[in-house]
Amino acid sequence: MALRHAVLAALLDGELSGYQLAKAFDLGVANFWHARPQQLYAELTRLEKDGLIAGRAVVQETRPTKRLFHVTDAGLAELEEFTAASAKPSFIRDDLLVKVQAADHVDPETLIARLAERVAFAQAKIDLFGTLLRGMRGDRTEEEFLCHGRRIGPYLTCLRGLAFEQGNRDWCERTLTVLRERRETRPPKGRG
Amino acid sequence: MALRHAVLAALLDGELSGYQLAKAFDLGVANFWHARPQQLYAELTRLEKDGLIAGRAVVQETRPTKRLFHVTDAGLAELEEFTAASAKPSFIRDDLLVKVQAADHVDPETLIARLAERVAFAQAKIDLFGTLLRGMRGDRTEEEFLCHGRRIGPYLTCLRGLAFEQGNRDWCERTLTVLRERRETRPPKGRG
DNA sequence: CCGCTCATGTAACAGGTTACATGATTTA
DNA sequence: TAAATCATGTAACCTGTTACATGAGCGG
Repeated sequence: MALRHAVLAALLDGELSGYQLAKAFDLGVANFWHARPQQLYAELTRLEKDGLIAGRAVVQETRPTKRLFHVTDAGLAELEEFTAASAKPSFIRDDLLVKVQAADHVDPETLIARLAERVAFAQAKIDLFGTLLRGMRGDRTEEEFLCHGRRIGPYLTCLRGLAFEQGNRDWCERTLTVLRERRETRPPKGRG
Repeated sequence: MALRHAVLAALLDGELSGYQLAKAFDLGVANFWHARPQQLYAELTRLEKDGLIAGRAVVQETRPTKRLFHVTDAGLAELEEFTAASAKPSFIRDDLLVKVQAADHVDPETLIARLAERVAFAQAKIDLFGTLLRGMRGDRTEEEFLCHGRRIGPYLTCLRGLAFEQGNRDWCERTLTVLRERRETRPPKGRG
């Protein structure tokens, strides 16, 4: 049950409502985990029941009342225990790679379209992560911030998210180049 | 249902038994998807029932009889259709990143141990992928192979797997450096 | 004789996705 | 008046993991 710990880690940055948490986990910002709002609301309920987080209701004038959650001491202990256990290796699981694996048997033009889509998506995330990183470090240099900053966890995971998307973009562009060059060298079946 | 298509894509490289497929998907070699043997046996049964793959029994002398599967025309059509649909974006979902997100609240020494483990794992996969790539391209250069090779799909996905693990290793090493430098600058609570 | 490889599964459970539901306010 | 944002969930379904089961040969 790792979503549990992902939620705890996210709540370390300050009190959040389910809605705010859902936005952070859902909308591309998910730099260390990804989850749907429904999962998060369910997990928050369970975490509170188990005493790992505590919530307080905040009544608002124009908006519905929301509940802000924070991690309890028991929650911190749970995180510490989780960190002590060795992490499972993470594997790639990507629709696009399945499609490229079949590259020699499917229409290259279709594949080229899919790769171009992914390049655009990756670039958008790269820009987003860049903005987030700049926001976190303020006017300090990265080196300065990582050495002396107070809260570097989110910055470090954001760096991984950035590198991941750069890897996606670069690989897609390389693959696009290869497919386009082959298109010129070896024309599609039925015409050559 | 994407495992379905991952299995189809894997079977394009030639006839495989459930056992061989399981090894390819399970033992770290999984450069474009990952699945447990139990999942694969179940999926093969379903794929055959739906006519997307066909199997033939091969009786062996010393070993139990095995079934070798290949993709049918219907299977190829299914893959073509799958490729035409736009791929879902892939997200990071990694225990280790959750732990690093909580870096400012857990014991740095524990975290350092986890990161070192991951570096070793990533390096092992990097070496493995390097060997696989060399095996696929033979004595040709990568450029030569990608331009004129007959089956480049597996090579391209392997390149992505390689880059992913290099990204893991580099990020872990960067993070290790940061944590170790901070250890010297800001001693742990309770001693300083 | 012990453990590994080949070869294939079943059953129970945990985790994740999709669809649906509600209801107020603000913005175009 | 249509759509987006705030705010929270339920129910059904699909996917993935863990544990267990079987049985033969091969290497140390």
